[in-house]
Amino acid sequence: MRITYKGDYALKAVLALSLKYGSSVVTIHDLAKDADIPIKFLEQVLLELKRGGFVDSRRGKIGGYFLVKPPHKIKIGDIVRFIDGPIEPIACLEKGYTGCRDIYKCAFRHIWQDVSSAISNIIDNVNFQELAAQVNLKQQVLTYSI
Amino acid sequence: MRITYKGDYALKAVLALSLKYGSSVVTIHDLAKDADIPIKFLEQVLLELKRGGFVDSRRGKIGGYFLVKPPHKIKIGDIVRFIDGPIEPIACLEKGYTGCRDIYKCAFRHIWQDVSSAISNIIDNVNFQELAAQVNLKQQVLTYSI
DNA sequence: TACTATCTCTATAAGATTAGTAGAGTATAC
DNA sequence: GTATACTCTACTAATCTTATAGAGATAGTA
Repeated sequence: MRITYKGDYALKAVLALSLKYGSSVVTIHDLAKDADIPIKFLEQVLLELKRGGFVDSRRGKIGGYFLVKPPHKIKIGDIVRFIDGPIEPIACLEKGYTGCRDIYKCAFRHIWQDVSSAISNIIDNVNFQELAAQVNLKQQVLTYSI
Repeated sequence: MRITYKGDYALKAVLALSLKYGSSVVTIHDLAKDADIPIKFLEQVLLELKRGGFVDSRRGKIGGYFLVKPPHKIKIGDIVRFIDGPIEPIACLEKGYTGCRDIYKCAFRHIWQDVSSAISNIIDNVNFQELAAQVNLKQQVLTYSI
């Protein structure tokens, strides 16, 4: 299990859209600029998120992207799994792995299952409303301190 | 962070050597056969483990590999980190990552640090003596049940 | 209608990583 | 001196990652 740049970009995009949820759409251009993401790459990521039912879009002059579901119903784990695949830290947890012929010797399997569970426990316990709230709080602190 | 086949093979090899620690050496041939690993690939893995100070070898007719340290002093995490690199589930934890220009917006970083810690807590809490004991126990149960 | 801003879709590609293969060389026991 | 086992370097096919390119579709508005 590894979060790729694609997954990283997807998380950042969903967070940015969470901050605008219910108020306005955001263009790919703005998303790319704010998060410093190559715009053509971000296009693909957003299309994928759209096909996954996480975001929707409006074309034309006042077009842009917006979240379909409220931020508190989207967990980090949802995005990570959708973009980067299931949480399997090692091949031996995947379907079709044949490397443990003698099941009595596969002493590692339950450890990787533990790792997998531990990761899920973390990334399935944070939603984008909480993240957005943190960002807003930090922005405030930043503003006051200036 | 992902355990590759190389890491998987290294763990299996170290476990096999743990079972023989203090009694005998094991040839690459036997290790490869027991764990169903391509022999030429395993050669490279063992040489790497040797350079890492985990195993040593003896050449010639009664040659083979053996553990340098006692199994209870080798943790799964030691082998994983040595073969597959540090526990970084995402690029943003690596040195030189520049994707979070605005640190106040990097809401994800501490989550990935939590994930990293959770993984370490698991793989640094199991040593090869424990694993070997489990294998021995299972072998016994298997023998009795036949 | 023409224009422009925006999203949509498919193709391509360079670079890195992974998993494995090949073969010649070196040391040791007998 | 010969068989056995480890040592070392190079090579390679396939896949994944991270983009880039460009033509097309849609919507608002002057």
